[in-house]
Amino acid sequence: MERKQEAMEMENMMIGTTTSSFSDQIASSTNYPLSSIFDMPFEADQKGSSLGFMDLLGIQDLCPSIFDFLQQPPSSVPPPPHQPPPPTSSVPPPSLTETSEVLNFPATPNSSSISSSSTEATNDEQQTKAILEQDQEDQEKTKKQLKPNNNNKQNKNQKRQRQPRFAFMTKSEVDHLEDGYRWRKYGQKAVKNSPFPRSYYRCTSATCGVKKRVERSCDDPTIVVTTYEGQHTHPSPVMPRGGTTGIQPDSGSFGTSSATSSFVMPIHITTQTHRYQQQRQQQQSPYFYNLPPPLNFSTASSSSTSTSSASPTFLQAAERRFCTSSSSNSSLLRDHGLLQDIVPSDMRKEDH
DNA sequence: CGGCTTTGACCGGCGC
DNA sequence: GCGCCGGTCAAAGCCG
Repeated sequence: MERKQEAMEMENMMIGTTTSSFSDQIASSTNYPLSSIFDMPFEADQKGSSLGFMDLLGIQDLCPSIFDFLQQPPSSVPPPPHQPPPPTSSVPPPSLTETSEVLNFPATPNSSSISSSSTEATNDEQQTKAILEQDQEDQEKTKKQLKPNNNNKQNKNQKRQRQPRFAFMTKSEVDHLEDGYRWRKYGQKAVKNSPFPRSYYRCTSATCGVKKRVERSCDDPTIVVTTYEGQHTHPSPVMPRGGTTGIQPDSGSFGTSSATSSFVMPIHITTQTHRYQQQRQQQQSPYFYNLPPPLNFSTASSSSTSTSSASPTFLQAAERRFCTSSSSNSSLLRDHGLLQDIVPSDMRKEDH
């Protein structure tokens, strides 16, 4: 147990970058209250660590349009996830691998701030912790599945390739939360050491291989853990607001398409993300302290319950921040974005 | 009737 | 080699 805990904390620091935008995708897609957001490392694509929160933040900085989108009065359906290009296929960021390795750093004091050392160990944080632990298990398994015998398996029709995963916790009474996409349940399994089953969903779009797993936290049954795997290759079938803020997939441009809500996160975002992380690593900036309280998104989702809290949300806070950097393009990369607000200026100095 | 869920079976990886 | 486990398949059933 103790060991597990250690590993978990280690993992916290390895949360990683799957792809720059995965958390963003989810964050922007979810209208329900989030307790935590984090990327899941995924060794298949790149040994990586994810930034989780910061990842999200950085991306937000780069994609204000998304948050502009979110800022609009919520319709009955949450904004659809936007999607960066499938990291495994279309746009394998060359730098990603490098940086990911860099980011695969061992636990730092900061890591504990994420999982447990916060002065105020709120319930949410505990949940986050729990979730991280869970994800670590998951990740380990993923690693196990990926690592072994390339020689062996690849022959067999290239072993099923795993996509980067991204998990988050949601406080909700309903298991399957609306996220703007349509999902088909294809399996359900009992979860070891948990009274709650895990459900497996697949995006109903034929060409879209996105999957998600939904399970309840055994620690807190009110917490739903949703793990997304893969990235949508199509616009959300549910366009809450007429799809006005879509970002062209594969275009890398933002906020211009009216045809889709998805977007492609430019590769460089990842590097920017890494910059955040490096900063964090180097300076051990306890950015978690700076984060708004629990990620409770108030919601107008159709789901009956999805919501319990209407407190100022992290997303809203993020919006405020990121909407200031409009007209995004690559130049945004120079912008500190949320970093300006979350990381004290003196800590940002090293940013060249 | 199409789309979805349910659920038992199956498969592959891993640890012992 | 065996058993466990996570993940997936696919037939059957349900529902609008």
